[in-house]
Amino acid sequence: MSKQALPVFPAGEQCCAPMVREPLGEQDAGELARMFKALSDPVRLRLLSLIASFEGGEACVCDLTGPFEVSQPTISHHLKVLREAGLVGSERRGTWVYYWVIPAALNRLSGLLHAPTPVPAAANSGT
Amino acid sequence: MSKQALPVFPAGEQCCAPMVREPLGEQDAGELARMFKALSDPVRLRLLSLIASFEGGEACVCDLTGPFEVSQPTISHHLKVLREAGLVGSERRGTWVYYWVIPAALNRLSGLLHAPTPVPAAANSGT
DNA sequence: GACTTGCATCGATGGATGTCGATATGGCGA
DNA sequence: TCGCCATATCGACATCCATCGATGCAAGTC
Repeated sequence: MSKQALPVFPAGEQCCAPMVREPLGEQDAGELARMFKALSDPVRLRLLSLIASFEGGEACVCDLTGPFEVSQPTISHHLKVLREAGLVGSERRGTWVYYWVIPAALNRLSGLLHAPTPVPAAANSGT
Repeated sequence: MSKQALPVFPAGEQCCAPMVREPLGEQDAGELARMFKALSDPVRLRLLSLIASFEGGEACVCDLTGPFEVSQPTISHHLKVLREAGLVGSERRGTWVYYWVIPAALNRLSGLLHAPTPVPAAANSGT
């Protein structure tokens, strides 16, 4: 293993070693847990997905309250959680507030979860 | 209990379209939220990482109670949560119970979170 | 069979979380 | 300035969750 030249990630590659390679430290675990917690609610997952799927990659809150069966304050609360977790950004433009996803944050989590390979080792003997 | 008949993807392929491509359905969101909720605790994240990092890809509970400052019942509880989320498997061998991660589950979440690219368009930089 | 060890389950508890209605704030138009 | 619309915040409430000690259960060991 020559340790020269740190790898440069070509467009969307992961930034961090997968958590299956080496044990997470307490600090990293705490920070990552906070991000995953933001993803641990069905409404927030759908919100995130909906925002990212919108044309232009952003949506105003007025577009987000319709598809859900929860109240407007609840949507606002969930958006705040997503924002404070660093998963989305927001900006006010005149009357409306727009939200967009932050790809780097999602890709960080994605890279972290990536498991090397379907591991052919033992223990595949069912349960 | 014949749980896993999950298809095995050739090294890192994802099974599902990223959630940033099209809005998640209610049902998918509910299932995925349950998996992310299992990842939303620092102890569980470290447990998962620790199990995967062990030689052979599996660890017995006796190896997992030491590195944490929580009680043995709490570790057992967290392992149950991870198992019921489909993220790890377990098996009793004599006196000890062994746990291992299920790569397909992690890769599913990984593929789902993957964002296409750091999006260059964006008239809105900052914040 | 009695004792020991490894792990799971139980019941309790304090704190976190999702949800709501009411209300505040900020911006726009008349 | 007044009123309306779009969002955020507040306070309250019910539920969920992480954690613990006590206890139960399974598998070795003597």
